[in-house]
Amino acid sequence: MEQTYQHARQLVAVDCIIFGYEDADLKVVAFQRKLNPGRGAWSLVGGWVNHDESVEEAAQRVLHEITGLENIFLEQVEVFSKIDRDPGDRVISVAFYAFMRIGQQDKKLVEEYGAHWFSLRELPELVFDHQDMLDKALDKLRRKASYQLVGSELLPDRFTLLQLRKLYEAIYQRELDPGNFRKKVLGLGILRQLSSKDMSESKKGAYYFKFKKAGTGQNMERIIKL
Amino acid sequence: MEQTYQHARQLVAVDCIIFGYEDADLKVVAFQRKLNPGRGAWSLVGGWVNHDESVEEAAQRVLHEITGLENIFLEQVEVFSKIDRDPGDRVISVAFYAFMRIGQQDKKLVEEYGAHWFSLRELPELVFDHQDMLDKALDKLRRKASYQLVGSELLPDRFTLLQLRKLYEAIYQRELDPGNFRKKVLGLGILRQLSSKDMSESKKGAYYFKFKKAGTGQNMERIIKL
DNA sequence: AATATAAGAGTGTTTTTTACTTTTAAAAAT
DNA sequence: ATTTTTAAAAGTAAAAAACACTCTTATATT
Repeated sequence: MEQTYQHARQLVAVDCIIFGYEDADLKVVAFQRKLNPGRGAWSLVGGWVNHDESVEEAAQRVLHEITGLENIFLEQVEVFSKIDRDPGDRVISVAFYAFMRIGQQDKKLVEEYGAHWFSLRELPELVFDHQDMLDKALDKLRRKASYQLVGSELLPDRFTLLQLRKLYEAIYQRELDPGNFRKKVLGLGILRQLSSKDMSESKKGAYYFKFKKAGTGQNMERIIKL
Repeated sequence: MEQTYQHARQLVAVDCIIFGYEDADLKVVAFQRKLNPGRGAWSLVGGWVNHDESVEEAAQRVLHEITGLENIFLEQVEVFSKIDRDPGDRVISVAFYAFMRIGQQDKKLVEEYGAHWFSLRELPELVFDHQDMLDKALDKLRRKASYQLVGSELLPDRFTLLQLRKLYEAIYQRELDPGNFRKKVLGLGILRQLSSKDMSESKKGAYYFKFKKAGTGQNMERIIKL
């Protein structure tokens, strides 16, 4: 069953826009390229696609190699394939965005690979077409988050509605009304309220919430209007 | 600048879900595969990606080769890359959906290539993962059409609001209120009313409309609620 | 015990969506 | 020539969603 087809073969890569959330700000991982062309330039995390893996598996592998984490949340963005997008060779790249908590789990990424978390506004110039990838990824994330509640992979295991709202404000770069956000989000019925409270932000204390186990609900209701 | 990177290379293909519109029904092109594996099975239109073209260019080329048309409306759906998706070899395929008017322009496609237009409901079983591709394409089309008015590439050059509404009804497989549809669509301000009328559907006659030149408006307003 | 804070609940207005009804233009039938 | 018929086109009214606020509450801090 091998080599049935005779045709030119291509280098295929994956590039990951790794989103994180810290200090009420959406952040992205970039690191300085080790090889030429573009050595030293800021780059997204990427790697080659092997014969024995799908592009999703390749992305998971690449992320595993540099973080040690498994089963990272991933979403395909799109294929970037202009013939001269990488001056080194003709490389077809599939872009993904990923969610990762900033903190312990990304240690390897940060310490061994010299990766940096950049806030969206203070991002340096990126190599090749990586800025395009990021723009498209943000677009896609915003669209997704507008009709599905996202955040379980970015926020701590339990979180307050303030934290969730701040995350949404970071994603959309605009303020959201606390009362209306609460009403909307709780109305979806996909959060479970815990009995414990976070007392750090107010005197009254805000209840912690958790996402009900994944795959529940998410019935295409609109969360915010774009 | 060539061969800078040493890594396994992959067969990369494009597969196109070609949508057409006829008899108030959304249709799709399928044809019977010429080669093994899967010879004789119904398949989407596809082809290989060459070294000197992007995946978009490859899709345009493939569509040009079998229809003679140029500048076909194309939208990337996603990458399908399960290692065993094609039993002949490991093939990474980028799926696109395309819009094409049913009639003259697809003659070559139909006559030389033995392609068939199938209504969505009477589609035969498709080879490999082509049904998945179609499902994802429909999903993406529906989402797009919900906040951007689509159809200029599917409808005749000038069309009535009835025709446009019927197209939307075909896309969403549900009825839409005529008055509300008209109000919404005209409110977008991207259609230009002509002075001529179509008299075939009613005694009163329905004005023809045209899309204002492409790229106008399309300001993310919601057209229909999913 | 009083104060201050943000959580949490509530309220009224505006906008959008949805479901209908009425009027209109013009061909076809009487 | 008038009436009938058809779907277009315009209009209306109720329901739902989105939005902009205010008020009350729990509790750490003063």
